Amino acid sequence: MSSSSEQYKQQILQFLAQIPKGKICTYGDLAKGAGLPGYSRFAGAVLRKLPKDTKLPWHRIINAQGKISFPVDSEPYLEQKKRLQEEGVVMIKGKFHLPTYRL
DNA sequence: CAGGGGGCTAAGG
DNA sequence: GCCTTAGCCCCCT
Repeated sequence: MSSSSEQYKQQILQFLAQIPKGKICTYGDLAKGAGLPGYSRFAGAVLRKLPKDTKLPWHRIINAQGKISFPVDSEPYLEQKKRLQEEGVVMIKGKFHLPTYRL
């Protein structure tokens, strides 16, 4: 029960929850901001498990390429894109050119 | 213990 | 800009 990965998970979610509206962050920065440099992949694994009705701003997380890590023809892609636009974040040619949010 | 995969990344071709 | 290789971490068969 010593938590190991459970603890990491919480740290990721915690940092994720404190990302201000209109800001975006990459998986790498998310992990690093959570105090887990190199856990970029793990961060993605955590977000993947989040419930659909989560309150966390999972949509503010994108990959290092400044793009959404979902197939363009997929639902979550449009969902994330829509949410970000609602927050004032606009993508051009399928990618964001905004600086990633870091602590 | 081996093998494969996931909302990843950086470096090369 | 696209694809491949290699490296990272954790989880499930």
